Amino acid sequence: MSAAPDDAPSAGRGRRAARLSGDDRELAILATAERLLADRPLAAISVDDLARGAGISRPTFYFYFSSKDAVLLSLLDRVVAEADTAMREVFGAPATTPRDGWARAIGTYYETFRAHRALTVAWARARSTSDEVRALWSEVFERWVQQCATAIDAERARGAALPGLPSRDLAVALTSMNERVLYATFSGDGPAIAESDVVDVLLGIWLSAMYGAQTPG
Amino acid sequence: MSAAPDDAPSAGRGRRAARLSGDDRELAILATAERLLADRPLAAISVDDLARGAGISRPTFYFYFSSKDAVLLSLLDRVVAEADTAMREVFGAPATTPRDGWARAIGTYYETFRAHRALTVAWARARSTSDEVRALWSEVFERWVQQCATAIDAERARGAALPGLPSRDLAVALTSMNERVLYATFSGDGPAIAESDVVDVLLGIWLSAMYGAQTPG
DNA sequence: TGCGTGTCTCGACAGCGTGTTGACTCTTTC
DNA sequence: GAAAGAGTCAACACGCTGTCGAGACACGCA
Repeated sequence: MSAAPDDAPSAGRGRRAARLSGDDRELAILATAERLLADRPLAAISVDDLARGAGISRPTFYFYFSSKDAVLLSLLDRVVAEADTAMREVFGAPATTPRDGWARAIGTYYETFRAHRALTVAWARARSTSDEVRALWSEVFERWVQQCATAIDAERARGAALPGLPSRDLAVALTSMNERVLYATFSGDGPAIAESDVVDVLLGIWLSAMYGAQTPG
Repeated sequence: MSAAPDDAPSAGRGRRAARLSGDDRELAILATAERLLADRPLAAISVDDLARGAGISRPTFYFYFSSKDAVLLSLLDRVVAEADTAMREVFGAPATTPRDGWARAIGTYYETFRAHRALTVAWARARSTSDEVRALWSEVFERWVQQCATAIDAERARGAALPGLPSRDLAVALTSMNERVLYATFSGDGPAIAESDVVDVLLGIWLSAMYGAQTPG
């Protein structure tokens, strides 16, 4: 729990407080990172940029975070939590039709990433650089694959989805597709699908892969 | 046995016909890069490693390549040419059945990457780092997407494939899926599909997305 | 009031990596 | 045998990361 150090109500500018609290500095670093990430890749942002942006010196930065990647990781932890909650909700609530249920799932996935596109792109790129980012992503990805595979099994058990490929393999492939396609759409590098169409396209492929048709009964 | 050097000084780009020893060094750098890439990522290989591996000093390296990325790019140019040729062959030859045709296309894609897995993984990772790698990849990807979209249109025109999503969007999504899934399978990070199953899984999804069933008539 | 103690801060340093410069050595060619 | 130019490297300039040690500041406590 954090004690509330509210002795410094923001009174506009002016250097009243000789010293900001630790929490404020940490938040300032995080905010600076998100701001800077909006227009250049993490690789082009130095620890010094982050520190100066937060009004501190480079060594002081290291008091709060062990590295540049740690900042990204911290930023991402929140998004992951958000996405997880949203996904659990989707898979928990019953859907009126299979199409509707999957549409909501893919739509949620899309919206979550879209709401943090700079972060999403930075994240995807940092995966090649940082083992920690890679590990965190794998974890999240694995959870989604499992939820997905479980849902496919359920649909097959009730006779709606066709048998065929192992549900886990199907889930891995389809989730991978979503990840890659959304990255392309958000980052804008390479051939991509328009933002307005991407959910429909993904949904169509998911449905035909599971039900053999794009409009299951 | 090197071919006769081009005596006609035509307006060619790149390095002029150089001395044999120069060519040897260039090849040595390339070979060193491929060897080192087999057991550590490009980011963990310095220009000095490359130079020493090729028996030259670091400044001399810069006589041959403008950067580390340029070496990767050079290595990759060959693989791209190889893959392009293989793909053109596949799309050029008539298939006995749709399933067979697509199976050959995906299989070729798989084999090409598999034959150069270290390079493939390095490439995928370098995409986040180097604009040039990113640009080259986009180009290749775009070509594949176009071939694919053309093939889908042809299948629809003859009444075999179902109408539905725009063929280009479908092609982008499916090709993206292949890329991401194969990367996961080859790199081994994150949830992946076993090498022995990956072509079947991808094929199944492609077929149902295009024909509405995994065994089109 | 004075004195820990823990939090916070930064100047200075060590280290590693990149890319460049200028001088030097070998070959080839006329 | 001298000019041209390909090939080579020690030494440098620079930028970035991460660390260390010496403080500055706030706070509870005697």
